Amino acid sequence: MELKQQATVTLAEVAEAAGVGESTVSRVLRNHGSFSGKTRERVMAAVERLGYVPNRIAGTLASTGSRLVAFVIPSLSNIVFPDVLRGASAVLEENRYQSVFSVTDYDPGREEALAAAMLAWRPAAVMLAGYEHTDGTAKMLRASGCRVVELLDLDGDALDIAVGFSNRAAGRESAAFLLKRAYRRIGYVGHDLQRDTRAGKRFSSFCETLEAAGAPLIAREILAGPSSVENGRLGLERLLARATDLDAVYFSNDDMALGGYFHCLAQGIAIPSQLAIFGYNGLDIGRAIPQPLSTIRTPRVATGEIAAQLIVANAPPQVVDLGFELIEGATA
Amino acid sequence: MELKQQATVTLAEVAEAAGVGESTVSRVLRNHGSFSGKTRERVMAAVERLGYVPNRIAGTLASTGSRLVAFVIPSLSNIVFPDVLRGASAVLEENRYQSVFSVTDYDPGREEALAAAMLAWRPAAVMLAGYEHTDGTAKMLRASGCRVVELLDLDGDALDIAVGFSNRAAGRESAAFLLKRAYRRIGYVGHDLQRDTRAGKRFSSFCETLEAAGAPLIAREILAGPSSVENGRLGLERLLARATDLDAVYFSNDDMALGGYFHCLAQGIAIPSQLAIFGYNGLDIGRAIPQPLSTIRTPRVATGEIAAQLIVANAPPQVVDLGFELIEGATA
DNA sequence: GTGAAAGCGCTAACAT
DNA sequence: ATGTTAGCGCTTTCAC
Repeated sequence: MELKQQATVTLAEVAEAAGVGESTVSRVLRNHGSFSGKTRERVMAAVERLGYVPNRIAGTLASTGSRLVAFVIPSLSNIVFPDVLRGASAVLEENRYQSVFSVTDYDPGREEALAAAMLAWRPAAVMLAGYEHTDGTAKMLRASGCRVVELLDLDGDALDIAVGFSNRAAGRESAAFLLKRAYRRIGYVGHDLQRDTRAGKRFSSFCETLEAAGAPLIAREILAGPSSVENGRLGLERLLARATDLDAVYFSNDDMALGGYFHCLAQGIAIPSQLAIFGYNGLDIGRAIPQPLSTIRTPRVATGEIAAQLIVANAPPQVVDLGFELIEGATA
Repeated sequence: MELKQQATVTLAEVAEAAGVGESTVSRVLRNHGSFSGKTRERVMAAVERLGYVPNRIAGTLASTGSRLVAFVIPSLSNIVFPDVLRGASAVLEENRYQSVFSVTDYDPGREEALAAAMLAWRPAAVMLAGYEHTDGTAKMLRASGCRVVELLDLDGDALDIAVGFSNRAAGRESAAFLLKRAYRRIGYVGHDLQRDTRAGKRFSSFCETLEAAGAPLIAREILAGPSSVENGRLGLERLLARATDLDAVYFSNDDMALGGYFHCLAQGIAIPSQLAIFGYNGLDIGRAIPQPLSTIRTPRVATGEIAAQLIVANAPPQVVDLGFELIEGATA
């Protein structure tokens, strides 16, 4: 260990040490413009010797565009969002972009405040979940001049770019599948739908599809709070206490469905003969349980990847429907 | 929708519109220094009217310290890290800090490159997992003058602040528990230990403890790639094919252990009478399966929270041991 | 209580 | 190929 901290080295010091001008150092470091091989070596040597770390704050202020992408996500507990971040950050890091994030906890007011805070960093793009924003958020985003990507939902009007799939279609196909399998007495176990609007959309189109087929939803159990395995278990327990003659249950997602599955396992309820279970998300764990979970696999990582690629490429406004895949599984 | 984009409003324009000086606007906006109530109103009105969003890039450059915290994490697939981020970001957002992150994929070389990139934003702190950094990373971090927090591991020397618990102790206690329960023919199923050094530490102290008790590990199955439920299932299947007389298996974490549990369920192997299973992490799902998983619950969210609190409070260098909790469960 | 002016550390013309 | 010089949009003395 050598030099002391705090006294951060600046580009000017590197220039002085290398015996060249500041702009030359800048050119060499960004590998942009022209300079001789010798100059390059002297600059790099000075950088190395002084332990220079460029200041991106200054760099960004002086130039345009910020190689910073802001994510405003509802939650980190729901695996969906880490998955999206994972896909996006892989692509972004490859392209030397950086990711800032903040968590709204499904609160539109918080989303607005956090989006404003993110905008203050003048990101190249802000990515947020779905279409349900306050007027303030939408207005701010539009006025910011930075790219906006709405993720994981296509049922609405895009501000700029949207990448994901239709939650309504997912709900519809789930219902159609259960109907096709001849289930007619269907129930639902879900988590807080006011907050998770995408789950709400799935649920409402699920119900519509059942009604249109003359087999309306028999009973529902909505639990307060976020989705979890334990809430799924509890939800099914409560639902079955009220509605004893169900033949299938649709869950708001796989976490909840797994809870339901475990409840049946523990109670000796035969799946799917006595009760069918259908989830949403296509988590890996659903494939590893003794009977693979019937569910819809969503392109979470791909959503992040595509969104990032579009931003890196500065693509025009567009809606990208990645679709989803219905997994027949063995529980329905 | 009103004005056009791109022409971003600056503080100078707000000052002009409000008929005051720039520094006055700055004072009002940061609520710092003195100004009259009237001035305040006029400034706020102008801000509102013009839709001004302060530029933090410029603000940070002009002032000192950056209310930015950088996370350099190995993965987003392993729930551990989203959990840490969740705890930290809740505290940080409350204190108007922002979070940048990047994912190393367990590669120390990448960690160095990404840490350098993060440092370029002059964050208030950089938080990274564990102690295993390259010399270059350590040197850079030390020279940067910014706070460093090492998370989730206490078996080593801290650069500045460390928050977490001892993985060696976790491995030791897991072994002690199995021995106390009179299991003597113990096997191990794990994922890539070269990369996940914390899992490696647990494993080695687990083995040492077994040996010291005269019941050395009988067999192990290490799978390439990250931990997953499916790999746990596969790992146990392979392990049992080679070692038929095991009475307990230790897994590198709960994901893997759940896979093992499901394998037993599917194969009709009685748990724990025929085979005991022990995990690590204390995931919620482990409590929802028919037999609660025996495991060690780690303070992941709390690790993030405490780390963030220490940074917000600008606490002195220290090591915070949050410990962990052994869950007896029903699988061992 | 308020304004003027000097930077913060870079980048991007524009010279040379 | 390289140096000089204006900013980028703020914060922060320091006068008034």
